[in-house]
Amino acid sequence: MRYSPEHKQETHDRIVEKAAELFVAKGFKATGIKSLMEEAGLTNGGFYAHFDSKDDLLADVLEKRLERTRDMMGASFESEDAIRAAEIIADWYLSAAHRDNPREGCPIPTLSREIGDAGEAAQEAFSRGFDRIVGVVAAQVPRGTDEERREWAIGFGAMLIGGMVLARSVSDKDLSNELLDGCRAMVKRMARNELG
Amino acid sequence: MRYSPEHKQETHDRIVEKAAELFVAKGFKATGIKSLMEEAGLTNGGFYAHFDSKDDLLADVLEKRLERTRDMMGASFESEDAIRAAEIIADWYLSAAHRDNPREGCPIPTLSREIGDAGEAAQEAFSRGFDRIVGVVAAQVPRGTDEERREWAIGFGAMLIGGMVLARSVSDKDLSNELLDGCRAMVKRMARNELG
DNA sequence: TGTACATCAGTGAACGCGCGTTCACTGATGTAC
DNA sequence: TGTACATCAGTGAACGCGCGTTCACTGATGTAC
Repeated sequence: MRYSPEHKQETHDRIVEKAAELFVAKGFKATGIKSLMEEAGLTNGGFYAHFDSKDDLLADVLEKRLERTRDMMGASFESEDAIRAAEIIADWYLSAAHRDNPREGCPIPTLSREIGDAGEAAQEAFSRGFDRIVGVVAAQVPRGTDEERREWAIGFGAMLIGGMVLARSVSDKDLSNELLDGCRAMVKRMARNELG
Repeated sequence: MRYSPEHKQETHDRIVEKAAELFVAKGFKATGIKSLMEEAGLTNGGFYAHFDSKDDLLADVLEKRLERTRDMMGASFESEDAIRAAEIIADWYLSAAHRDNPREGCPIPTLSREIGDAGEAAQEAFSRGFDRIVGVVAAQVPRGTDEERREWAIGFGAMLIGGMVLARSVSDKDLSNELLDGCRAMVKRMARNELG
């Protein structure tokens, strides 16, 4: 081996991380391979030594970033009681910071729309990653059948994602802030009603 | 006048209607002007006799389709009591038919992500159109300050939109159906709790 | 220790393609006389 | 009524551009001897 065994893997990981930032900030189609590789300190042609296609990379990005969202939620639930943890998650997810800096945040509001047009691997990574998030949240619901607990978790997720999608879409900043505040309040009400 | 006074307006309206169907079904960037004009029975070059740019058309599409969503909601609230109307709206919005035939449906789940990159006119059409929908729903909340009533309306909208965005994104059909069912149930619970 | 070599991560020009937009033109139409 | 004309909605080829992908290549590196 001419390069250290970790060399290629490190480059690979760096591309995935930069791709995650750009895809989540600007969207999948809107991010060109040339600009992505430049951010990773490489040139466009080298991309195909690491990935079969741009779609292939999207699957890696989704898996990595959905895991991050899930870990953030899991960590909250482990360190606080369920109601308080749900409030912390809502405050983080529906914050102005998360709205204005999508780059480091959850991939769902930005990328969900483009997944239907992407390859099978990306679609499966999304379904699986989202399903796991539902599982983590559902485990915190104290009452009801498995189905009912997942129902609550789905409503929780839909409100967070719907709120963020809308807050990022409206150009009127006052309305955007009102959307974040409103959804935060509604999610917390849901938590108090069902997680106590 | 060589053509009847309505001739150009009819063509204009036909382009907007076909554009609405294609944009809402496939997305704004993903719809080419050539294919759009073909659906309207014309050729690509004629587009610019009707619109300044593709962005300009998006504003028209958003205004028209957001009005349709608002009218559907308004009509439900006029013909039923608030709880029953909210249930009808949820059953329509979060139906498998709406998921599988976006073409005729609400523009928000498909187009919201692309509005930030679009022109000012489109952004304003979206903000204004969404704000009006919030107003229609908020008027049905029987208790609380104006702010609190809008808060409920925002949560209602976020759950519908988040649920549809997610249901359209996951490739696993069982999970997608579970998402629709779950969000429908949660929205109806919200309606019974607050609209009674 | 020093030199020739094999490897392969990364380079960057080139490819075909589809896009939004422009523009010189066409031809169906209503008007003028 | 019939003919020449002016209008302008619509045509379709062409434009420059950025995209994802390919490929012949380079050059830094570790290995062999």
